[in-house]
Amino acid sequence: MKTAKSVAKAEARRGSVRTQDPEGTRRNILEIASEEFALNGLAGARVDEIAARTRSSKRMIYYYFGDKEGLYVSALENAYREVREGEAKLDTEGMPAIEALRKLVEFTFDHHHQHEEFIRMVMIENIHRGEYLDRSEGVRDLNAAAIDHIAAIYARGVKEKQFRTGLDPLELHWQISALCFFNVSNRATFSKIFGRDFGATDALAKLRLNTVDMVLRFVARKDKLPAD
Amino acid sequence: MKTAKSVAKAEARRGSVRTQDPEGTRRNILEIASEEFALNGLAGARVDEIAARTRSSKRMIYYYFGDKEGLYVSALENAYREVREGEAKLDTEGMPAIEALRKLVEFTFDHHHQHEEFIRMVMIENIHRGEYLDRSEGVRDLNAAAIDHIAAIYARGVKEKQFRTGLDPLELHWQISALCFFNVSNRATFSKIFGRDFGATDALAKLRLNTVDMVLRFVARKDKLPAD
Amino acid sequence: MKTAKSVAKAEARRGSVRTQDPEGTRRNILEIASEEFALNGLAGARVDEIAARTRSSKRMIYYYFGDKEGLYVSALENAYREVREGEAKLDTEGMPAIEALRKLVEFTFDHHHQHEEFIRMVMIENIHRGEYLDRSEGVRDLNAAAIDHIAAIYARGVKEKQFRTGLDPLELHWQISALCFFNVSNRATFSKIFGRDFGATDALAKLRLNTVDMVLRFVARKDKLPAD
Amino acid sequence: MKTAKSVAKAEARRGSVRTQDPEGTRRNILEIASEEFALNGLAGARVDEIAARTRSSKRMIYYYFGDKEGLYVSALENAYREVREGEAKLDTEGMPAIEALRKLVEFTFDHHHQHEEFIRMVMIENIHRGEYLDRSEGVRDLNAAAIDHIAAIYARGVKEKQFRTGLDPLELHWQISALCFFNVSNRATFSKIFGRDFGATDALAKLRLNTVDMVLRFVARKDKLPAD
DNA sequence: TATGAATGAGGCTTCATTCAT
DNA sequence: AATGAATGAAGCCTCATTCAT
Repeated sequence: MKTAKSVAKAEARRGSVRTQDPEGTRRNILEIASEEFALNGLAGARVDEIAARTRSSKRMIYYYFGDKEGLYVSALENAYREVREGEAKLDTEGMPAIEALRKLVEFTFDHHHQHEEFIRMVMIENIHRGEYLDRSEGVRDLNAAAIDHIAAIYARGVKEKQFRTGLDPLELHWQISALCFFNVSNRATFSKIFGRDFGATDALAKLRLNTVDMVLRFVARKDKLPAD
Repeated sequence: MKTAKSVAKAEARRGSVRTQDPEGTRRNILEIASEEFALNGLAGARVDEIAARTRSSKRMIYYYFGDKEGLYVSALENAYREVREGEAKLDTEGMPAIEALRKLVEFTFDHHHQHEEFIRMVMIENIHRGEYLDRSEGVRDLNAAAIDHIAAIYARGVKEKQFRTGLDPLELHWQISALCFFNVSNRATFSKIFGRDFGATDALAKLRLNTVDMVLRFVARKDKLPAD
Repeated sequence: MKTAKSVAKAEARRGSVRTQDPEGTRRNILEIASEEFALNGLAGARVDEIAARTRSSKRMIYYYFGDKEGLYVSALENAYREVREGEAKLDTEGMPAIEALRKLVEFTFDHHHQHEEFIRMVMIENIHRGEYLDRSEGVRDLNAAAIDHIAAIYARGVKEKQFRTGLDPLELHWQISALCFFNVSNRATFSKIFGRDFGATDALAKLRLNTVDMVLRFVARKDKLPAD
Repeated sequence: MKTAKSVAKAEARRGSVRTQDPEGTRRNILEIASEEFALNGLAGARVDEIAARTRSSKRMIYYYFGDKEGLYVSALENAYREVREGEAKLDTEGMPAIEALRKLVEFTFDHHHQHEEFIRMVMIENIHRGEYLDRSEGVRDLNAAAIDHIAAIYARGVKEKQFRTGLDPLELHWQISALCFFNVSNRATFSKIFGRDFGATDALAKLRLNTVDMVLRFVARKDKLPAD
């Protein structure tokens, strides 16, 4: 029986968080775990450390997620979901294609820059050759929308005679991703080796301009290009 | 007396290596370790596993490299050195700037594709925020040559009136790197999520063309661009 | 349901201890560890050996004590605590000062002789220059009582005109300690080198008399000394 | 053939010490080893560390001393020998017995204070219950002289009617040792626990006086004692 | 639903010592 | 007389996981 008394006692035990809140407990574990995995990788993260930072206990991790790998898969899904939800907010409908593409690239650039944790999860998962993505249902179709989006913009641009024909939306998406991802993923080694930190404000702004420029120049019809 | 027989006996004991061969022992350990770290990361690699695949013993790892991290740093240095040595073989002197740049991008694209192990080491090191690169002397100036190379090509292109003015060689290098690196680094997740494997022969060839194209279009003066 | 049978089975598995008994587990480890450290020193003691003699496992040592040094610090504290508790039982109130002092010296002499394990721990800690004592809170004030005790006796002796004035209780304590400690600490080398074992019953008894005598003669007023 | 050239080359290799100097090599190893054992104990000392600080190599340690324990035994013998040689320089012949005894105690007190390394070796050997002393021939009779010395003084004091009769020279030696040894051996723990460092100049001087006083009062005939 | 106690396997590292030259 | 390379055994510690309550 869950009396008011027993609940109060439980609360007194730790912080000011309701016990007996399954969904809250689960979310709390997942958030901490996401941080730890992004920080340290799958092998590098410590179940003990995750549990310690959690409002509940190690036992709960196993209760909810089965084992460490299960927790990692959930954290991975979570990362993709959060980012996808963010991306869904971008709306370019009604814009001229060039503006829409510019906005898309800028958004991607900024979004990746702001979500380093996500970038790191993707890197980590690639180190594992995507084997945990395989175990996850649903992550796959999360990103179909992204392709639809860029495909629509591209089609519009072609129709508007702004864009060259014959390009592949998926490849376009790939190129934009590459340019926007790399800056976050390889910031550490690149800045150490070449002595310029493309994450610093000024360098970042300049890079952002050139990234947009590169994509637009690649897509644009020659006659639509600005004079040099 | 070192008879042919005694040597043979010694070799028979383990692999086919002289028992006293410091440089050989060191190299052998380093090679195995490089593989294991690239495969599993710093935390994921196992000293025991490395030792087992080695011609010598776990003890020798510590004899030559101090500890696991020391071994990792050496493997990291080794990866950069090997790649740098490969890159040094590229010669574009005397070519027209456009051809030189094209060749440089193609080379980078192919080179990264062929050296997945190196790409993985760089990813892993970025996961560690480059902290082990900090401990390594000499890696930093390894890559200065790369910048010199592209700077020379770009200057030539400007002089030949093929390239736009005002671009930054380091940023150019960055963009080429991004486009060529991403394809290897993110192949696993990208292919799983979007259902196309850019490492497969056909897709790769097409991507290669577009990668070169993207860089050239970005750099080229408008009047030098091909008709759409 | 906790039947008598299931309990018996659990106990049968290892030693005769309940499986979940934190305090018991901790104590058991500490007792074994104290023996091993006293026997072999910090560097000489083996965690494996301690664990093997324990009712639980090596893992639990780290669970409760962090590491080998943490265990050593606890063993050290434990040694001091046990001895202090023994000393607290000595009661000299109401006795004439001379008798009180005699009893105190005798008690210290006997007590040290009976607690060789403690003596060894103190020796070992001195070999380590007391660095682990530094890490331990609470050990310091354990022994304040000892000084209070002897200070009280000395003050009484002076008031009774039995003792000389101008002596320092802490120094007195120091001298008594020296005389009583050395016999246990240096018994091995002394007996081997000089051929007499002051730990043997007869020699010990004689030494005890002379130790008391030495202290009393040092403290006593000349007119209170016995004739030669 | 040992040409001047080859010797020069050898010297160039390390420091400015003659190679091919067996006795020098042996002494050098022994000195370093003595320091390390006194510092860290038998189990705590590291053969590698000793070798590294040596002018020669690890192999030489085994060449000259057999194994680590052999080296330790030699270091122990060495410690006793050095101290004995120092003590032999004390000359009290011709002095009045009281002065002779005072000088002996003062000398012992100072000598122990100045030879902490020796004290530590003795402590360490006692931790090992003197088992290595057993293996050492010759250490035993080293200290016979010390007993002879104090026995002579005591006999003289009795003859001069300064000292009480019936005392045992060996016990006397034991008591002096205890008082002088403890101050060095237990300095660390004692000062940490009681807050006074008897190794500090002022406290040391006062303790020295009282140590002498304690011995003299113990030995002296009542009628020879000073007034309180 | 939740917890602190407990675990075995395996991780990294260090030791004293010996080998080949 | 001397060395750097090599070794196996054993050291300490940490991991993900499960048990008893």
